[in-house]
Amino acid sequence: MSTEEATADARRLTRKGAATRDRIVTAAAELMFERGVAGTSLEDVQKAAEVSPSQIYHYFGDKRALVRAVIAFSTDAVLEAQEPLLGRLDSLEALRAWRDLMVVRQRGRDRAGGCPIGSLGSELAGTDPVARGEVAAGFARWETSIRDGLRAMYDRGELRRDTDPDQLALATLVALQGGLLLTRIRRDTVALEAGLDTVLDRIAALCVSGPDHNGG
Amino acid sequence: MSTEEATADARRLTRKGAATRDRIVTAAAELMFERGVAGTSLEDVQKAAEVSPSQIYHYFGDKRALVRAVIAFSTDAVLEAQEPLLGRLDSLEALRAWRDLMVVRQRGRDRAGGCPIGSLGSELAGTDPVARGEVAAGFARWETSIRDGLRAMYDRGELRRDTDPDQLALATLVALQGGLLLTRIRRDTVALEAGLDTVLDRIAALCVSGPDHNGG
DNA sequence: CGATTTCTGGAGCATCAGCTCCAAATCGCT
DNA sequence: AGCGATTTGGAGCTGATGCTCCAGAAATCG
Repeated sequence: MSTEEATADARRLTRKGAATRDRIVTAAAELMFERGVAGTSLEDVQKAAEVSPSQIYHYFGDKRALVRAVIAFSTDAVLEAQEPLLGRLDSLEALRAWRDLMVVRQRGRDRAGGCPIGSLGSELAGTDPVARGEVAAGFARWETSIRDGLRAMYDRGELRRDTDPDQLALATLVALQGGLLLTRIRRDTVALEAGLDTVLDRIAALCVSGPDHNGG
Repeated sequence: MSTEEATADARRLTRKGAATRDRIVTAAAELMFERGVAGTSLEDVQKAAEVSPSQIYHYFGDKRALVRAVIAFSTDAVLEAQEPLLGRLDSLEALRAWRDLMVVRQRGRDRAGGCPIGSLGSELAGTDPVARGEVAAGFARWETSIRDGLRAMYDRGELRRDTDPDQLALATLVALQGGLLLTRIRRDTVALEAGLDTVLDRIAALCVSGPDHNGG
């Protein structure tokens, strides 16, 4: 459940064909993130990807199928964009650096803040059960990456024994998603910073070394 | 910027007229929360509210105007549904009770979890600037309520002096929203609980009385 | 009770988005 | 080069949806 395969629609793909397919998915992902799935017509995608109307139906049978491809693409893109930090969140420094990365990335785009996966999931959860499941799977991958780092810290004895690293990992993802949602709505990163910093301060306070205090 | 007024479209409202208007807004709010704004046709609203096609255009000139009314209605409804707890979040017990309320409320509805305001905001932020602003205003009210409680604790000396109650308040809202988003997508309240508990544990750790430890 | 305003119902219009079909152009392979 | 498979372009169909118009019913007020 990651990059390709989809529904076996990619049986024989010419190099040119694959490029066209990618162009469609990339354009669709960008538009659907900015305007939402329902707010993005296939004609919009056509123009942005510079393809003719029938291409989309050649590579994806359906708008729904295109949306699923967009989910898969966006999930991979979002997670990969956090590497190599996301794969090694096993220290306070790494967590802080990752936090900074997420905040700076959001500041980059004045318009259209937020998280592609979260936005897609929020819109589709009520109408498309399949899409909801795939978004949930994407979040599960995200959660796992964070959890692995915190578990490593715990196993190394850097976190207090009465700590639940799994809960902290999930809380970190929650703070990130809530922060990104509010970033999209408020058009600033204040909430994102407050959310992540608070969770990270909590983790810092649970570290065995130097538990004195660490003001925000 | 709260209950009524809108765009001065409510000049002369018969009792019956007001009832019809309410019926439309209520039905629209429920449908738009479940299926999204774009996924809710005005015909759907008509049927749910048991009105004829032209009613909607009699009370609201536009679908966009209806959406704005739904935002105002949902904001008030969500905030009022948290009273009287939300107005007095000035103790750890009150915060925990409020947390429990939010979690239980989410468990109530198997389908369609999440937050109406957050969902509307996420969908509309990219396309309707006016709607985005109104959702942001709703979140500001929410944030203010939480902040007042934490500031009271701080002023009473129950929080350490090196604490930033405003940041904690915003972080609490962030955890709530992120948790509700993940509740909608995962169809369980685990993430919501993890997020809120982590922030609340952080607040508890910053309380002056009994700072020993408080395991999750 | 009568006049003015408000409310209601339904027919119907224009647009647009999702989707289909088919033939021409292009590509990959031997 | 030649042949089958893939890719491309574009015209066009169909249903849904936002929205309009208008006349009749109901309510408010002097």
